[in-house]
Amino acid sequence: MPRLSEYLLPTEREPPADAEALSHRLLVRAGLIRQVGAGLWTWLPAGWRAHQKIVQIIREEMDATGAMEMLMPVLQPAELWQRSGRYGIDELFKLSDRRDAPLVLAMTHEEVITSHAASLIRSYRDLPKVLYHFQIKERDEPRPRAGVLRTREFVMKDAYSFDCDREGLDASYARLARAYDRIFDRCGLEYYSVKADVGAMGGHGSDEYMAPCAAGENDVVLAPGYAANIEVASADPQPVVLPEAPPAPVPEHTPAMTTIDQVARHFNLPAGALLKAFPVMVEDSPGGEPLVLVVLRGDHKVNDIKLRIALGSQFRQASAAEIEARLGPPGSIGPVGAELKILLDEAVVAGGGGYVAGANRPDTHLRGVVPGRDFQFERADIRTVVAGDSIGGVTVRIEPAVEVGNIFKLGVRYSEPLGASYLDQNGSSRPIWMGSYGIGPARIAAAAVEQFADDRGISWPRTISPFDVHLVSLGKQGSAERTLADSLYEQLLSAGLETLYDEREHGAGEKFADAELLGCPLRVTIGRRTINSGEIEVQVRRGQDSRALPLEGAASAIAELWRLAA
RNA sequence: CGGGGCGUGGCGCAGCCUGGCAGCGCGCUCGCUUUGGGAGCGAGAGGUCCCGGGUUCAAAUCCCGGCGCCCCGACCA
Repeated sequence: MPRLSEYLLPTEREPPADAEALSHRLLVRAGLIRQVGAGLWTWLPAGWRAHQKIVQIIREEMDATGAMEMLMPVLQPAELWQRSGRYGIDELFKLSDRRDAPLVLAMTHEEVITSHAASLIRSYRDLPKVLYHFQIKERDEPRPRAGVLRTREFVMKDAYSFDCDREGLDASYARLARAYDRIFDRCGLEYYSVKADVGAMGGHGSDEYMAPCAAGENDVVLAPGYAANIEVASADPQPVVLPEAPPAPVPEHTPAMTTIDQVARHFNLPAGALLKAFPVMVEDSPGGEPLVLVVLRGDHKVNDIKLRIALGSQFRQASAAEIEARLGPPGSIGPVGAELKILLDEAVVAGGGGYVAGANRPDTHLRGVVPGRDFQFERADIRTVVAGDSIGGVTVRIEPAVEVGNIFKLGVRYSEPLGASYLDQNGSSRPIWMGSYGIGPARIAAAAVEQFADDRGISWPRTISPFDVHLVSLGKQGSAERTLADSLYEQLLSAGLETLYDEREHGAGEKFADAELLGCPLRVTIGRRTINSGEIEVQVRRGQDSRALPLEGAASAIAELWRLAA
């Protein structure tokens, strides 16, 4: 365990000028990481210790499930990616060797592991299996940002499960999901497991592990017993009081009013009493009408992912010309009289009052529009949850969060194109059912910094702190304090505590500031005060509570305090 | 990919508009003092001013081109 005078811990009084995210500023200031280029970071010694603590927790929990650690290369033949259909991904780094053979830098390892499975797994007797590794991932990110949160190169633990069938995959998936909960619990993170979209590459299910914090890039919707990525979340809308509906829709002149805001103001109604019409072109509509009119409340927004699922197809916004041709002038289109499939969001009520909607005529809107009476529709939940919505009567919270883990049921997405199959008990060949399970240790570290930092610096959960104890000696070389600190240092090490010993000849304030910036769970101070009082001061970093311990048996008392720390 | 900003000792910045010895704070080195909250005095070291070209007697500064980095948005398998 290091003496600080011999260690590399380059703390800074000021954060880098361009650093925005708290974790970015603090990890740099505390001397844990340094930048090499955009999205490229070096982990300095103390930072790497924290990173590797996280790695070790993941390793232990993966091993406990029976998973087997291995290692696969980052540099891979392009051919594998061509076969899986992922060679075209923009984020994939592509290169060639001196013989012009095309290669890629892997962003994950489905292709390689599946090609191994194809040749190494032959019989149902070889299944199930779970394999994993910690390896560098390379991604040509459109915009690296926030220090270590979104980088172009990072270590990831990725695991892959192999099963005979869907039921086997479900069981493996459930087992790994439990391991994930244990990993994040042990890392001391606040996190939620949320339902997620499976993404463009398909699959049978996916969960994301989200750690709420200010630097989060994704929004999660939270309510008691409910947690979902906002991309897929559903909730009950805030009700809107609608004006009483006349027997039939009434046209109103609305000159040059083409936005929800303008029309709502004109009618003196809340935006929720309007209907917003969103025409889309469905890509996969063999023989049918490609134009669909999506209708939702004026105060709501279309959720692309939920809409894609509801349509069962990719879609794009209809062009002005396409809208003009089938409906009327963009800006005053609506469902009444539209001879189209109409997909009505569930937040729109049928009855109980009339909405205002576009009339499909220039400068005209209709008031008193009642769904069902005035137009036919199909129902779907296609809007994005907004603040004020509720679930089970409780108002939802919408919080930014960092994705720290993501697990997928891949099914046969990779095993089929890459030929990974096995012979079942009847001797027939079947595709292997796969799952993939990723975790980013760097993101766990950054999320922990974000979640627990205070105005003095980082406050690590003790399980992932670079060191257990930060021992500060205020005495000069040769002083009684220094002699005492030297001996306590040895005792702490003997007690099994990973101890960083600050015996530098610096001012007390500077040493305290450095200790609080680095954020180890306990700071132990030996100074003249210790000699005079016969008591050792221990500060618990989380909350900054200090207490005095008798010199006698101090090391074991500190060890006990450490066990109780967060 | 759209918008904005920035590149000057290790870090944070001024100087640029109006061309004329490259500066400030912190950090670093040496000496003395100090020693429980980023200490004092004194003496020092350290810079291709992002790169290339141009204008000029003279360029950190003006012009042209390039590169890099950050932030917002889009994107994020």
